[in-house]
Amino acid sequence: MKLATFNINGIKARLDALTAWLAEAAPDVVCLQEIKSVDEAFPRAPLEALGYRVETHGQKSFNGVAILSKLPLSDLRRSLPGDDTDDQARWIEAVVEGGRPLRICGLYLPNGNPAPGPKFDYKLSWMARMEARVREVLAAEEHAVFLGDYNVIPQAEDAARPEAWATDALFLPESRAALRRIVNLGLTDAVRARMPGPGVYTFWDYQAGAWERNNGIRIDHVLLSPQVADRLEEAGVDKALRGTEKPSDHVPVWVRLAA
DNA sequence: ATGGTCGGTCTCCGA
Repeated sequence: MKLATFNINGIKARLDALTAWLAEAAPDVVCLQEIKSVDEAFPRAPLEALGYRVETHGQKSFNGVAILSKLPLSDLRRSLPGDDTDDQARWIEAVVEGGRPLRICGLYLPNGNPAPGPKFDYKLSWMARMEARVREVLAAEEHAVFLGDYNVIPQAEDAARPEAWATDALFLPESRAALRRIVNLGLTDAVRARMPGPGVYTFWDYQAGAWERNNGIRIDHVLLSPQVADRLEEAGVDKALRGTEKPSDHVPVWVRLAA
């Protein structure tokens, strides 16, 4: 089974790029972030034509997440527990059926800039809520994957120019510590495990020729529960998409799991 | 060293 995460930065602008990539990469399940669309406006038909079930959690203009799956889904959930007043569309969760049940949690973690400030407070509180949800899922000993745009650079080796990020919410010690608390519950960073060492990036800013200079960061992550980590065969980053026409500023990250 | 780019639209904000 192949699972992927892709921050598409707007479904309307990225539909052709997305369908071309889906046809080529043929993932079984994909979590999308920043669809920037309400559910009613999401272009389901061209994705269904490629064999995918489509579940969205959208909102107007910003954020928005989705799951595309070639396999049946159950137990759909569209919010991260812990704050009923949070109306930002950043979490979608489901169980993939058709074999051994696999819980998929697709997430778009808050950016948090500028820091300090209310947006950074929201990021840290959101991460505390995610930690609580991960605890629950792990306690159930389910096969589970938490994948998406984490907006956290885990370590200095995950940035081409770590010094440029020193005061950024993506790299501040509090953000990195909060991510470590989640990972240390018992998750495996699949890309770290299969593509060790520096120089693996998933995001290059549109500005200042970041792509041409390979000034990237690794912020899109696939974290595996212990049961799924045992099944990890391969992980990859589809870097070439960043060099195509009208690219997203993120590229897909994927894993292949044993059946 | 600095400035610079996208997407969706709220012709500005978020990233």
